[in-house]
Amino acid sequence: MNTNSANVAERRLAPPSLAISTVIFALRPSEKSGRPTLWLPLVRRIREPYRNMWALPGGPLAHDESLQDAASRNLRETTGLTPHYLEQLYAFGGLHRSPTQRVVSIVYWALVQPTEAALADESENVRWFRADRLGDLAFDHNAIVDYALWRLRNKMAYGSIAYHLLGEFFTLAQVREVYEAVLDRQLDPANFRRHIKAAPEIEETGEYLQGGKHRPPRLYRFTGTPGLGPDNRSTP
Amino acid sequence: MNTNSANVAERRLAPPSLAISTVIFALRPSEKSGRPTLWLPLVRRIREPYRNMWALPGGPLAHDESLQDAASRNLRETTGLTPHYLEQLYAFGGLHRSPTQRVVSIVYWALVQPTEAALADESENVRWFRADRLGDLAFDHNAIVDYALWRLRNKMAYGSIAYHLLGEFFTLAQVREVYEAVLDRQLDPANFRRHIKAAPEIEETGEYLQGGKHRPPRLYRFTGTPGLGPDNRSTP
DNA sequence: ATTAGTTCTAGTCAAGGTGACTTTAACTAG
DNA sequence: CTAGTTAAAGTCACCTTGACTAGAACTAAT
Repeated sequence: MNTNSANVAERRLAPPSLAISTVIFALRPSEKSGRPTLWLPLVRRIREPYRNMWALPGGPLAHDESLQDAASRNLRETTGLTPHYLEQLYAFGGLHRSPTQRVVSIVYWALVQPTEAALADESENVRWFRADRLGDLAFDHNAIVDYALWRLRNKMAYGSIAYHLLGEFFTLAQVREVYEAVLDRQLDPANFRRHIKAAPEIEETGEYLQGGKHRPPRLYRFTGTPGLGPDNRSTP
Repeated sequence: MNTNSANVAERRLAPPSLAISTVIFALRPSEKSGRPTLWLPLVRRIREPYRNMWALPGGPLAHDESLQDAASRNLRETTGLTPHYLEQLYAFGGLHRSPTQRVVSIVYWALVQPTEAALADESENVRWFRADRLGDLAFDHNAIVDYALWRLRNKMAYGSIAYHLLGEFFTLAQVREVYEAVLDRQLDPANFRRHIKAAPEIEETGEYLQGGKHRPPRLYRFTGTPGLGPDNRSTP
């Protein structure tokens, strides 16, 4: 509750500060059903404002790194992960996002594979949460996560993005489980299979996944590329 | 540790400057065919770098305005227009966008109605260009316009955005001309009519457009809302 | 007044995609 | 060997979409 006049004056004169944050999605098996669910890592704030509340990982932009590099870096620093998909989400610049100073946050969103996500660092100040069961987060981070979820669902319904939440090889049923987890509704297995197999980016392998209590499903591979943003257009 | 590295460290920590720019689209009749074409206003740079080259309208972010307000303001200041549609495009933050300093630009894109666009200010330092015939622009502004065009085409193909380039009343043929101008291909009039009329946001009026050399077409009205971004979600 | 020319508007038809559903295949567990 | 499970392919009706036809309603020229 420190609102002395020096703070206020500083806030009015200083240019808005710029920060990079990242919404990181990964699939993890639900404790109850064991089926894959969307999770994301948050960090505990150790300073005011919003001390002790959970927030998106983020930090300032270094002078010698691009926006995407900064997102990639604070993703690696907080979770130890490197994403298979990383895209700019939105620039949030409302006047009262932070009570102490004006902050403009350029937010990225990322998808990481489940094998990696299982190894992710977790600690007193970094913890994974189910995307549908976050509490109240610091700043406007609930709204940011909501928007990231909206984008993820949108891209999943149209683009070919689900595969970045899976490993290199997968069964069509696993792809369907990803869709069902993200879109939160059941899909007809037969129709889904027909739909996915029509995509040219999906390649049959000769391998089958053994170990189930039923007919072993064929394994597939994704051969497409993430695609479109202005930063990912020409750059390799 | 010493004074030298402190100096370097200070520069390293100096935040990149933040700017807001806007890509403003409007329809104007082509000189040759008279059919509507996409145009956008550019401003001549009066300072280095890129002095005398054309650039997107833009400027710094004031401490007491939101990102969208800033875009709206520099749109009004350079062209005298108020947009019927304004949405964030992307945050561009590459390291070498400007040769003199590190600048992060948050870019918006706007649509204005043709009646207004005809009244827009034009001067020695503000001129409208056909979107497909811009020369070399300052900074990375060619790439930004390309991306804005890509977004416009995308939104036009799926969303209901074309109407923001038209006045309050319009014929279905005028809507088709907008699509043809933006997507740059001919569309079958009968099929297009069927497609558009299926949208619930399109309302028949009892009026007809008189004055043509043919059967007078019915006038329609758009009753939908711009919709979706995180800043436009709850706000009316 | 009649006819030609234009665009508006409604309708037909075939091809392709999608949801609901059925059937058969291939494995495991008992 | 049978029951249980999921994989995988196929059928059918419905809807959307592109290509096309035909009539309606106006203007301009003869």
